[in-house]
Amino acid sequence: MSLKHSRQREEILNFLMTRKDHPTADVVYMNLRQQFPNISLGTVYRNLTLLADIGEISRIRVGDKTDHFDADTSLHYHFICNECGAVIDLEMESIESIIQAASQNFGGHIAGHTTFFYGTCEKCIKSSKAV
Amino acid sequence: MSLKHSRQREEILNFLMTRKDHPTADVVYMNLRQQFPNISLGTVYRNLTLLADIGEISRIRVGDKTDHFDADTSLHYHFICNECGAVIDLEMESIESIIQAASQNFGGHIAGHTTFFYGTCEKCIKSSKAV
DNA sequence: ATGAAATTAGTAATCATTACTATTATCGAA
DNA sequence: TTCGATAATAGTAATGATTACTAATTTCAT
Repeated sequence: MSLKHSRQREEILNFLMTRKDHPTADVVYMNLRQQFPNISLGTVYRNLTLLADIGEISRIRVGDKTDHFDADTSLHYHFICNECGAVIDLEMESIESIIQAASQNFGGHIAGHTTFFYGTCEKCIKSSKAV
Repeated sequence: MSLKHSRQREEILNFLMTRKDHPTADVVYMNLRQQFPNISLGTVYRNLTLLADIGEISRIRVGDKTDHFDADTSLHYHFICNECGAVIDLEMESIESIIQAASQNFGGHIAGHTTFFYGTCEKCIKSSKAV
């Protein structure tokens, strides 16, 4: 089961790299259809899963029932706007020390954590003030 | 739309309070059927959602595609075992200061965060060593 | 150029959850 | 206590994201 090149996969990755807004599979699908009118949603899902499995992209689960994908696999954290649903990168210091805090009184092994922040994004704060 | 008492809702809450393992709606449903053979899964979902909305229980999303529920609404954090899927309470200090860290360079308003830890639980470590 | 293996498009199936609807239960007021 | 407005229920259908299946196509080492 060695990897074989596929134009679809290449373009899915390319598309993801142009976006900073962590699109969902459906958004990827909608956009890829411009280049591949017959592309299947299953192909999009399969490749996103594959790319995430080999570490080329990361899968972001923010509790909104649908997975988001990010071509930036470096360590960073996300913010989700409760108003508009946007998923935004946060520029902040590392909080990886919380893993030590969690390991303190725990008999198992903690491999990692999932953390995301939520609230109201700058854009939504401004537009609500404008009303 | 004021609340009216319902025996089903009462027992759903009672059941949740007896469990420390954060059951899913389906587990609640399976167990409630012993008392209410005709209880509907929709009734379980509706009441879990209602109880969570009024703050009597909390909904836990740990990225495993299905929501878990917890009658303990006090501040605490969870660990998810990658092997057996168990959702376990962690006894650890508060990490709420990460909200300040996240707010530092951010123009929006951060209302809270969702954090959970994952890895291998004590039980699964032991049983893998036994093999 | 060739053929095994990977990939695809298209579609069906799955799974958690929500929506709908007719019936039943609750509870304050008469 | 009875009545009636309304909340809640059981049962079932619908939804939405995702995965599974399959026959046809593409890739790529030989």
